[in-house]
Amino acid sequence: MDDSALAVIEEIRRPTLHEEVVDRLREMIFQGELPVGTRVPERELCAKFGISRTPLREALKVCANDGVITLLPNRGAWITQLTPEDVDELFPIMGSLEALSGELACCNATDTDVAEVRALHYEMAMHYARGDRSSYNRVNQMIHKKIMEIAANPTLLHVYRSLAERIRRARYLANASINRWDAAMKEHEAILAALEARDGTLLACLLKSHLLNKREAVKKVIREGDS
Amino acid sequence: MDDSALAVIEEIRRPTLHEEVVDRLREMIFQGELPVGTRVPERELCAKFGISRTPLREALKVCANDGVITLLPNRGAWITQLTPEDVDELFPIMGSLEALSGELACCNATDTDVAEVRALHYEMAMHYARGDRSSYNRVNQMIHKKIMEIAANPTLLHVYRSLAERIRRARYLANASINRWDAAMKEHEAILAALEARDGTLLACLLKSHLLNKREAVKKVIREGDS
DNA sequence: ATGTTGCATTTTGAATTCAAATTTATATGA
DNA sequence: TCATATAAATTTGAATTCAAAATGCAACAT
Repeated sequence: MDDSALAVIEEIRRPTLHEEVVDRLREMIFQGELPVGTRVPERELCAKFGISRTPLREALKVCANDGVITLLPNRGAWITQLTPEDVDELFPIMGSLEALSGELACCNATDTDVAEVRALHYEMAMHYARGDRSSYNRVNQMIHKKIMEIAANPTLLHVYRSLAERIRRARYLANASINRWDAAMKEHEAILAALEARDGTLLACLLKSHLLNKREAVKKVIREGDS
Repeated sequence: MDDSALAVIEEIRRPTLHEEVVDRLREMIFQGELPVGTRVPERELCAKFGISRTPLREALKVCANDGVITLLPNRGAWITQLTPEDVDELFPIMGSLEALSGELACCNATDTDVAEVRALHYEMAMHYARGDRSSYNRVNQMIHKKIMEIAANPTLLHVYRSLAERIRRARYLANASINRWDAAMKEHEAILAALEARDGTLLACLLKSHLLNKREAVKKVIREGDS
C-alpha cells in the first residue's frame, strides 16, 4: 500500500509535562500571579498543577536559561526582576531581530500577505479612531506577528519570543498607559507603506525605531515598581 | 557596621550541577564525542559524569530549549542534526546580532579598545602570512569576541552564544577547509578600518556580510555528512 | 521465507526518598 | 533589652524507585 497519503499526517505529539509547565509559568508571571521579585512557591505550584517536583524543577531550569527566572543555589527560584540595564540591553537586540523580520518579509511577501497586513492595519486604525486602546494593542501585536510569519524564519520567531517573554508584562503595562499614541499610529502607516513597496531596508529601519521608541515607557514602568 | 564594602564583593556561586552538565554536553557535541544524529546515551553519561539521571535530564531539557538536542517523547534525547534550512535560518539572525555588536562597539570603543583590536588584527595577519590556518582561526574568533565585548551587552552575548552553539561544530569544520581565505582577510581589513573610523553603520554592514559569506561553506559541511 | 503476534527486557517519565543546606524559632548571656 | 548561639523545622539538590511506554526477540502462521 502506498503511504504517501499518510506522509502528510502530522505525528502525534503530546507535549511533555515540563514543556507545559514552562508555558504555565510564563503565563502566570505575565498575569502577575507570580509577582516579579518574589520566590517561586515550589510546593504550592506542585499542588496546584497536581505534579511532583521533578517536572516543575525541569521547567524552572529552562525558564532560568531564558532569563525569566533566576536560580539562587540552595535558596530557591525567583521571578527575575528586570533592571533598567536589562531593558537597555534587550531593546536593541529585539529591534535588530524585528528589523530582520521586516527585511525578510519584504523578500517573501505575496500580494495576499500584504493585503492581510493592510486589513489588520485598517482594523487597528478603526480601534485608534474609537479610542479603544485594548483592541488597538491586540491588533497591533497581530500585525507584528504577521510580519514575523511572512518572514518565515521559525528560529527567528523562537529567539524573538524568548526575549520578548522577559519584558512581556512590563510592555503590556506600558502599553496600557501609552502617551504617544498618535506618533505610534503614524509610524505604523509608514510601516505599511514600506511593506507595500517591498522596501526591506526601509521597513527594517522603521520597525527598529518603532520598537526603540517604546523603551523609555517600559523603563518607566519597571522603575515604578510593579512588573 | 557598614556593609558597603561587602556589597561590592561578588557572591560565591558554585555553578549548579545541571549547568556544569550543560557545558559538558555542549563540549562533547562540539568535539564529536556525541555524534550528530545519534541518541544521547543517558545511562552511560550518568556513569561517566558520576551523577544520577536527575541533573542530566535537567541539562537535556535546557539543551533542547536551545535546539542543540532534540527530545522525542518516550524515545530519548538525540543530538540535533542541522538541516540546510536551519543554517539558512540561523545565519541571517546571527548576522543581525553581529551587526548590532559592531554598531554598539563603535559607540563605546575607547582608543585602547581599538588598539587591542588592531593588535589582534595584525596577529591574525601574521598567521595568514605564514599560512597557519588554525592559529588564524583562533585569533579571528578573538577579534569577533573582542568586538562583542566592546559592545558591552551581556544579553546580546548570551543570545549570540546560544545560537552559535548550534552551528559551532559545522563552522569549525568549515573553517578548516576554507577556500576564500584571501577574501576573508580583505574583509577583515575593512572591518578594522570601520571600527577605527567609529563608523557603526558600515561596521554593522561589513560584519553582517562577512558572516553571511560563510553560510554556504557551512551548508556544504553539513550536507557532506559529519557535523 | 516472510511477516505477525505476544512476551520479556530495557528505557523513559515522573514520583518519592534522603541527605545537606538554609531558614526559623528558641534559649542563653551580657 | 538586645545580640548571639543553638536546636528544630523547612527547603533544596540530587539519588532512587516505580509505573508506563517502547524496543527487541522468539514463536507462530501464512
